[in-house]
Amino acid sequence: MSDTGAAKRPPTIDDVLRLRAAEPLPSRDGNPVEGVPRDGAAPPRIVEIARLAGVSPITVSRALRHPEKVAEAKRRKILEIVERTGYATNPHARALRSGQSNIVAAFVSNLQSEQFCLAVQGCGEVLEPQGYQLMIGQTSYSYAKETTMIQSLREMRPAAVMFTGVIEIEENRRALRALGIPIMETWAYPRDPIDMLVGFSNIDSGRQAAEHFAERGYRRVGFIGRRSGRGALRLTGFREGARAAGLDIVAELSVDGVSSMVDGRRALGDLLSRNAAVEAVFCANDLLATGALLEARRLGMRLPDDIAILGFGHNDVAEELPPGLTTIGIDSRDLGRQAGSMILQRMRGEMPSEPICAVELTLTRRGSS
Amino acid sequence: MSDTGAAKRPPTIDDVLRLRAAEPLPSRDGNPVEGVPRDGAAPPRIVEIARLAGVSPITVSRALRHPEKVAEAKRRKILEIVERTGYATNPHARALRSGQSNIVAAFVSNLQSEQFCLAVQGCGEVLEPQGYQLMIGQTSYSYAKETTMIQSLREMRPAAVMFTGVIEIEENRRALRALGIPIMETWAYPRDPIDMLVGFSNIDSGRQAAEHFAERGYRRVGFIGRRSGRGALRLTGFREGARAAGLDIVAELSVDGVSSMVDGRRALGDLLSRNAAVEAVFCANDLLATGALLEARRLGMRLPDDIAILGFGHNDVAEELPPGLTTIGIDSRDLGRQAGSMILQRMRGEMPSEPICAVELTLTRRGSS
DNA sequence: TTGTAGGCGTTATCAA
DNA sequence: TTGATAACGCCTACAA
Repeated sequence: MSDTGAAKRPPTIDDVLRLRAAEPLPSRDGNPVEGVPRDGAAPPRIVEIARLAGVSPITVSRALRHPEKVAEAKRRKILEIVERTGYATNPHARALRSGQSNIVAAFVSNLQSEQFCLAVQGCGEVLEPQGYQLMIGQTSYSYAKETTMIQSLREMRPAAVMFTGVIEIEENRRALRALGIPIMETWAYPRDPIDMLVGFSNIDSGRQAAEHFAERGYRRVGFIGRRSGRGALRLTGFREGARAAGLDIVAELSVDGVSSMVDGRRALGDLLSRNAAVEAVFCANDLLATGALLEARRLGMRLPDDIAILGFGHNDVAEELPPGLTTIGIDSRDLGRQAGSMILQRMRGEMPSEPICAVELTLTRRGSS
Repeated sequence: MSDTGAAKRPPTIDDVLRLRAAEPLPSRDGNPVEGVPRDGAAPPRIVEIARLAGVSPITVSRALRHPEKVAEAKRRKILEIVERTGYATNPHARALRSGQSNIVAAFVSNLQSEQFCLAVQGCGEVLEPQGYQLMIGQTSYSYAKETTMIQSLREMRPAAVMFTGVIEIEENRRALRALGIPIMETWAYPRDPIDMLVGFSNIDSGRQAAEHFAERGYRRVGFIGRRSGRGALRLTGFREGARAAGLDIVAELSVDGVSSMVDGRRALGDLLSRNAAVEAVFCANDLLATGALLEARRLGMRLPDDIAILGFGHNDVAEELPPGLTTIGIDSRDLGRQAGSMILQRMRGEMPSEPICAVELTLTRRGSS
């Protein structure tokens, strides 16, 4: 990597001209350009492989797509030539003719989420070695964007679709089902997934939070989180668990939109000013919890003695913040891997014995509770 | 969103059978399935739009692709019908025939990086409204993966490619150039970008760090970071700046691989044990800096009096950690937007007047320095 | 400004 | 097990 250290002085026209002269761009029409090595040569096509192997193109196609249908010797020869020439199927021609592409669409609610990215990465780890390409989209928690993206899938003809979440809008559910491809939902435990699911119960996470507080001897507890989506489910479980364990929920603070640490700070401040007697707070995600933890320390409170804080999400950073955030969560990368395996199985035409799969929620206890 | 709260009890075969009975999947061959509404009907094709508009298919194609070449009245009618029917061009047929797809490939070194994701998001904000789809890939800082992915581009025929980084391997640079499409590199300021660049000087960032320390009156300074890639550039600049300002670099600690907060903690510990007199430390990224900051506080040091810490990356979380991390960085989302605009311009066939664009480095001073 | 003819590269279908 | 033929849906080239 070179670095001219010139950022302070924006490049002059002269700089640019010098650069362009040194390295001319290929012309837009693909014709060779002086100085550009002739590796812009058209990549080999299936007919070329067929010619080299002395077979017809369809046999090459079969050797690649359904190896078992081609005689051993021919198959070996074809694959050897494919290897040698670096032949790669044109994915568009393939998708056009067969309606099957090697693209797997993955939608995350928010790319900034460490956990969602981990799940997508895990899924990619399983699928990419098999020749599939992940196409990642961000729905930004917006139904409108989700709907648009799902519509665009019809023409894209992905081999499968995965979401870090579940699809709630009935029209979108129908559109997805109509694609006739494997659909993977995650991150919740709905009664009626569209097709396949690797999920966990958000309600259970709330219950576990309450149970944990009860075990640790806290009685007056609070909740910080969104009143919609997964936050609402976690609150529902938290209420159930609190009732069952005889805890007293002294405050429920709601947060809007994509939550941040600042929201968590503010919410804890509000909560304490309204009800100073609260002993333990469950935050519906680790960002909120981290904000709450920092605010508590800023106020000079000792954790967990003055106040206990419990988050959700197994966030990395929160482990390092003294005294360490106790958090409930799942192994997101593993969830992604499981989702990938199930998708793969379905793309191969096998039905997984189990289209619904629950991943385990674990509580990682650190210093904050 | 429903949640049966059943994750603790893994679903039984009965659960599954009940679910499957309630919502049968469409069959793999796309034929209608009982209970699935007939919206699996084939989407409209260009011929259908042409028939409805009373024109030939090519006119519809032109109305969409080159509106200026179609008579006003016809164009309006065609676009109205396209709107009404929800017609969408089949991207594979388009790519196959024209060699131009609506996919823009975006490669990040690491999906877990807040800053890289922001840049990709910014780029998407500009491109998606224009009908382009971002296909995100992760190179994981691996040359092998980078090479594989670049090779796969040849067949994918993306409309453009963007990287959160620069391509160093000459073979990959040639392969990219041979694609004949806009290539955007970022996050550095090399002498010879492949095509277009929105970057900043990593060397300058190091210089600025040294200058900041000098202004604040620190004399004995240290560095924590990688010895390769961008870390090495930042160190180079830091050394230059230190020399120019008469600072004394008392220690340079190197870190391997993808850095973490724990690396930062450990490095600061090492540094202090070797050279307790160090007054200020520049960390090549905010994760390292955050670890260092936490370690300093754990050791009971006051910031910035006992030790000053300066990071790189404008990390969000680091703002919230008392006393707040001072950090040098860029506006990553804005970098992404600029990159998107330039890519767009090139895809429209215009040459941007300026293929190289420098974004500003800013120092955000908080409590740690 | 509009239309006709044909092909992009692959694979489904059917025949041998 | 292999091959010939045609078609996927669109857009380039050329003609009118």
